[in-house]
Amino acid sequence: MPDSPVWRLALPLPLPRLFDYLPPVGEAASAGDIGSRVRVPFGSRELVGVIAEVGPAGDDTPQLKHALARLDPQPVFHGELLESLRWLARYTHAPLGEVLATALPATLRRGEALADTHAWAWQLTEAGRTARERLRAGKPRRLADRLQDGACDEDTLDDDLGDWRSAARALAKRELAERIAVPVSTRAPAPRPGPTLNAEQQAAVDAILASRDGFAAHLLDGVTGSGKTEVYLHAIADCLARGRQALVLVPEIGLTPQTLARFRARLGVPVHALHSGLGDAERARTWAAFARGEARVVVGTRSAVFLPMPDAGLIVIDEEHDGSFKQLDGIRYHARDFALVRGKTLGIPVVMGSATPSLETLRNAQTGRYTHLRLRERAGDAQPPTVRVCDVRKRPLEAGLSQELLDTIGRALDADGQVLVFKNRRGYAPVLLCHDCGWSAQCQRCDSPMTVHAGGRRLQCHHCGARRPVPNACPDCGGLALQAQGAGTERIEEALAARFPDVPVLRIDRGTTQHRDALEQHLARFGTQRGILVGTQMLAKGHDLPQLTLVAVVGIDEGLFSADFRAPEKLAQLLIQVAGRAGRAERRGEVLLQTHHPGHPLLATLLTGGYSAFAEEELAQREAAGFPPFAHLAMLRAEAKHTEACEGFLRSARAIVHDTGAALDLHGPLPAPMPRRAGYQRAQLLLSSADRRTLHSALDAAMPAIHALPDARKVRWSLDVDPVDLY
DNA sequence: AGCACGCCGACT
DNA sequence: GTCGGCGTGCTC
Repeated sequence: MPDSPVWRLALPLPLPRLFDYLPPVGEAASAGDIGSRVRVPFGSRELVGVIAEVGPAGDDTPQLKHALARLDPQPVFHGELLESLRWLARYTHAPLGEVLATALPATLRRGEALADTHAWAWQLTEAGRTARERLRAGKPRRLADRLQDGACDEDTLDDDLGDWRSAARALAKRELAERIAVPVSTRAPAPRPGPTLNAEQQAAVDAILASRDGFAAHLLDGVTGSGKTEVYLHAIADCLARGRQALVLVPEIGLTPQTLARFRARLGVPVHALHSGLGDAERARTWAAFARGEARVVVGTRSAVFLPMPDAGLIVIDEEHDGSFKQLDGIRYHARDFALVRGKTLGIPVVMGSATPSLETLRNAQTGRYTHLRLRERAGDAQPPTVRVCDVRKRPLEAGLSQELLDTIGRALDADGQVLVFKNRRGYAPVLLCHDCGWSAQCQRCDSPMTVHAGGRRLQCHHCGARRPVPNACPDCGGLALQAQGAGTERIEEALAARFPDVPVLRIDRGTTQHRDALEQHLARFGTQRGILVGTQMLAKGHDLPQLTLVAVVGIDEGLFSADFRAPEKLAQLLIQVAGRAGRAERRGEVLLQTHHPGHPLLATLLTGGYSAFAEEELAQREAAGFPPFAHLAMLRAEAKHTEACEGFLRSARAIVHDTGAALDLHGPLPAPMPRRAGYQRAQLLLSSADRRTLHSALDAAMPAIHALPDARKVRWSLDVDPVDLY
């Protein structure tokens, strides 16, 4: 057989090439196989790969192996999704096989069959319908009567008839009834009306609907409480009414039972959730149901962006600016950006909502690539909170809290309000210091101090998870003057509980809230009584806290002076998000910012002009400094036991990139900001260009050689296109 | 990435 | 004398 076509497979390996295989003995390869999974022998093991190409074997390839089995009757990847994923592989400069593997649910990655999504139902046969009236009274007759008006699914039969299965078998044996597979959900949408939209909301909905026949990107820019979700719901309802599917992406902590319940109640179709808390089987079922067009709405976190959408109508990205849309390991994709690519390929609108849009997105709105839909009014009569800066220079602090702040908390509690104290640091104290000799507790495996936990009894490293007890005496000088320096949420909780003994103090951070539903339960128990919540980022959004009248923000000063060029943006977003929690309909909220830098321009701008004024200034600074979104970045990172290996690899990589002749700015190799982590030395090389194509064509040219570098095998390395933090 | 093959230290 | 350390080479 000369020239019979072979399969070119994308295998889940960090190798930037495809591997050729012959189809299983007796089968033929055809172009229709592209996107199907196959099981193949690979060295001494077996892998599941995806057919990426079909064509003649390369001339210089050795004797090809036969694939062991074709795993899909129909390709799992085809059309738009496959096209978009190929784009993603090119854009991230990652091997296609790894991209396809991350896009698949675990069961499919392992080679299992596409999950069953149908339910079983029973119906009368033609013979059964005519014979029904002649049946004797009894269970078969009752079942036949029940089926007279049409098929009935087994769950309903369970509910209606109790034990009906033997009767069904009896009818089936005489060919009077038959068991049929029915789709999980074929229910037509029955949306329930929501509140009337205000003029701005209506205008936003109109703009989205007007664009529904093709690709369009909309930035829905609305303050907390302005009713963005209502706009989504109207757009989704329209999408469903047209027989299309809708995909809603939410941040990791945004996918709460409350959110789902709201969607379910309003849309009148099953709403499927997809998040990391689900088991493999459940994820696989949702994936399959959406792929078959049975599921119509999915609300999911980052990885839901890989769902096949055969009847795509709309993609919504809520809290567009949220950092959790960027994957930080493996294939480092950005779900928001990939969703836009998919929307474009699918020819459907994409709606991005935020009260604090990312500067990238704002810039795209300014240049007209996205429409800019604004919601300026808070829905209902809610008023924006009053914001006050509390200058703590030269003031005594108790667990990092000033007297003014404590007094304000006291007043809010006296008025029966709830108080949120926000501190972006968990644990008891960030540092353990010897007052005699200056020793501080460092992690043995990281270049980072250990955080004091458990009320001052334990040390913990937030980077590698190492734990050990707090020593009795200073390991260096033997002195007994060890002191916990600074304050984290734990210590603040302790101090507040001592100061306000008659109200509950609840701490919410990753330490108290390991499980997905723990936050729910904690807040539910806390209820609406007067009391104090102490917490980190986790409390910045989601979860209505209607009784919250005061938000106190402590410890923002580090964020004001961080080296990370994105720190101001992140801090501004955080402050606005946290502040947005204060006050709802009937009570005006109050926000108190405690700082040593009351005159800092970021605070000044934010206070006088709000987020948009801040964003305006920050964009100007980014432009002047040549940072994103006015430049495009890629970060090459390396880690190894010894820093020489990292720097050797990165130096060679730098030379390769340099030799492409591309006009790039290269920074590095430099040690990572925290050079040692979990016992590994880390270094990085930053590539940047004002022109995206320049950056990418340089990477296209350089990556094969970088992969082939001898040093590449001595280090763990990765390329991060559009890195979010440079660390 | 895995996994095999291949040459140098402390042990049943 | 062997078990096993991880260096390097390959996988259609």
